[in-house]
Amino acid sequence: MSAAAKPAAAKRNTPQKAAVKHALGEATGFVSAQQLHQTLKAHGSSIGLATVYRTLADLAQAGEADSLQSKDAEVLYRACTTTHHHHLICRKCGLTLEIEAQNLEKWADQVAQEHGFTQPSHNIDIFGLCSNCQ
Amino acid sequence: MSAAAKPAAAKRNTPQKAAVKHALGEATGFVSAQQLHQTLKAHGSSIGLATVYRTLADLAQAGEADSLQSKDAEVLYRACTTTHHHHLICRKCGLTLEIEAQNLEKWADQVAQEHGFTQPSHNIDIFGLCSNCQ
DNA sequence: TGGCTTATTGACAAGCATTCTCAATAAGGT
DNA sequence: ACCTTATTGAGAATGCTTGTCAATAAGCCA
Repeated sequence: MSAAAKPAAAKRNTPQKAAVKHALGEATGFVSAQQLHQTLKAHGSSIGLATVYRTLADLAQAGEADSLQSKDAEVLYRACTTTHHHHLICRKCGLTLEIEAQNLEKWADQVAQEHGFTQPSHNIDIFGLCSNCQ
Repeated sequence: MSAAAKPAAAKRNTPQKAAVKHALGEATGFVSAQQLHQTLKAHGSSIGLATVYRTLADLAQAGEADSLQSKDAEVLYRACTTTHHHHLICRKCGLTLEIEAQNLEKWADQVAQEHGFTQPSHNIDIFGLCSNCQ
């Protein structure tokens, strides 16, 4: 096999992946894998739950989706831009806005550095009630 | 019973609660309910798992412990001061430092307000590798 | 101090999200 | 068209967490 680069094990394009991606794009806020599966089923798809989980995990890793943990120990996903950003999320309706905060990134990295931490990363999300839900 | 304030249903002090509280205080970083239960058992306690969960939930609600979701869908707890603060956590050994950031609080509230969100709250945690784990 | 009320405990079952397993299917290149 | 193998889907399996409920013991009152 020579020492050539392994071709990342050739990803394939399947209707299932496209469906998940599309459904995620349609959603207005964060949705769980279970919800997405329900929605897809409701639209006539016979996609399997495991496939939804797998595809979402892939999307998240590829930076095409953001994930966050809800209070109920479930993971919520949302389609997003591939640039680093944070979220402002409505606790009631789930409406989500993407927030950019250069200063914040700097602050987080700086705090880490000050305390001798390397490879900093962070979780920052803001919650509240949006103007429609007050 | 007149409209008097209900005495919060009289909490009782039990050795179990004290044990959980103590064990949580001993821990250096965030620990899971399961871990805490193991530790207590190892020290000879016959405390039940459910009791550990219940006590931790109580402490978290009372503001005497902080909680956060790990990647593995489990909840981690840690004893803390009752003032609002955030954490700098080592991804490897779990070492945790409490961080205060007045500016950050302001920033978060302001971002929420700018977008018409009320009752703002936020989740902010920084991860990295501490100086011992690099 | 003794007795009574009831919050609390502990063992186990139940619930839920997520991951694993594996035979069957189909995507993509030749 | 054909072959290789990534992917799928159904269900089992795992692991965390929360109920259930009879038995226990904390704290109050006389």
